[in-house]
Amino acid sequence: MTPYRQSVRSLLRERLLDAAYDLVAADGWAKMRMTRLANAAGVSRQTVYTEFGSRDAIGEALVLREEERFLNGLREELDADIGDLRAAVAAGARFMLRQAAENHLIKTILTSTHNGNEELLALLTTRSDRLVRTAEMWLDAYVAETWPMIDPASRSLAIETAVRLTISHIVQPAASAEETAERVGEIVVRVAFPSR
Amino acid sequence: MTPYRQSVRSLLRERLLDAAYDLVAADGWAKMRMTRLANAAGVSRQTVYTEFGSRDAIGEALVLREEERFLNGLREELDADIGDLRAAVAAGARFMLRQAAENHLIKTILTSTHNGNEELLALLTTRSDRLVRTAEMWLDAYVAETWPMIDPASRSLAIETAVRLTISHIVQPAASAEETAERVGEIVVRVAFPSR
DNA sequence: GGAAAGTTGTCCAGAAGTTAGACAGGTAGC
DNA sequence: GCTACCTGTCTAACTTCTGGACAACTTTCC
Repeated sequence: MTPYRQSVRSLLRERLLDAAYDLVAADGWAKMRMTRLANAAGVSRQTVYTEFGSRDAIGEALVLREEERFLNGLREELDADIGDLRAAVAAGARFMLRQAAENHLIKTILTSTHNGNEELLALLTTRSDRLVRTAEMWLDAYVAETWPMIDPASRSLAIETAVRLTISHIVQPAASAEETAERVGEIVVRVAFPSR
Repeated sequence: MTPYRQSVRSLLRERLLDAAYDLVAADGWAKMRMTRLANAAGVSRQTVYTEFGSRDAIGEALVLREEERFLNGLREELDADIGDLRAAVAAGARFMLRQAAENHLIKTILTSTHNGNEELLALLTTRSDRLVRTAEMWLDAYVAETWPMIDPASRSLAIETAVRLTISHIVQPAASAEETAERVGEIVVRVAFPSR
């Protein structure tokens, strides 16, 4: 397949996912209709099926794209404070809190539990904690490289603390995002560098 | 034509013009070959002809796109210093000088004269001062709206001074871009607001 | 000065992708 | 249980892209 064809193909996929995102954001996944989606993307219904195969596949691709964007955004935040664990964790937590507030899809992904049947993820049961596990694994490698002086056990504890604490604040906010982020940063530093 | 088809079409045009720009930047317009262009864009030679019709048409589209980008960039620079004529002119001059230094195609457009047969514009004789006239006309409307207190005669003199003085410095530089831009700003203010 | 190589622009048959309409089967609301 | 709607599949027609061929012309090389 030539590069040009690939470009056209990804253009089509992006248009469809953009349109799907808007429709889901407006009325929810349950009310998303294939005909509406095709019209919104300026394409025939058949083309949607040729590209994605099924309605569920669109939901999966939508969630996947959002996950990737989320992780990329998180990496950018962390990279900005490279070398300062507390600041990096605070920036990461701030980013997660903001994303959860602004991006309904991300909040759904981050907070949906195994048996809680969130509408979009009713069929994607294994996905509920996939992002969390991916983020944790990915952060582990990231922290190991950036701060090699932290031993693996402390690193594991610190990452679990950072991710789950932040999600906890998304589910049940206690203070402002700014203050929460700072507190999470402080807690994680203490976990990563115990006094004894 | 559906919006999707339009997107695919403009994607094709952009890819082709991007590839053409690179080839022209590397070896010059004279050595640009249709076969190379098609390969670089990942498309068949016939598709290039279907889209643009001829080699000259590609040159024309290339120049046109660069002109538009240049004018858009110029507008952004001016908008950043809205209300301060001297700073706006200096910013505009700085932008033009930088563009001429970095973008060979723009320098060619800005400095090519009527009878000087610059390679890319050999066939586009009327284009040599088209950008200058367009920029002047466009700046006239811009300045008239932003600084209505300047009378039309002074406005016309000031704009001619700003554009031609800057181009003169592109052709024959006298000092650093920064210093030149400041001096042009000062000169234009004196032209626009004569003491008597 | 002329042959060889290269280039532009055109033509065409076939491949690939898109469209619109029809239809079977399933589901929700009444 | 009936109606209306929706998903997913099929198909014929249409549009776009491809790749190869070819004539006319220019450049390069001998």
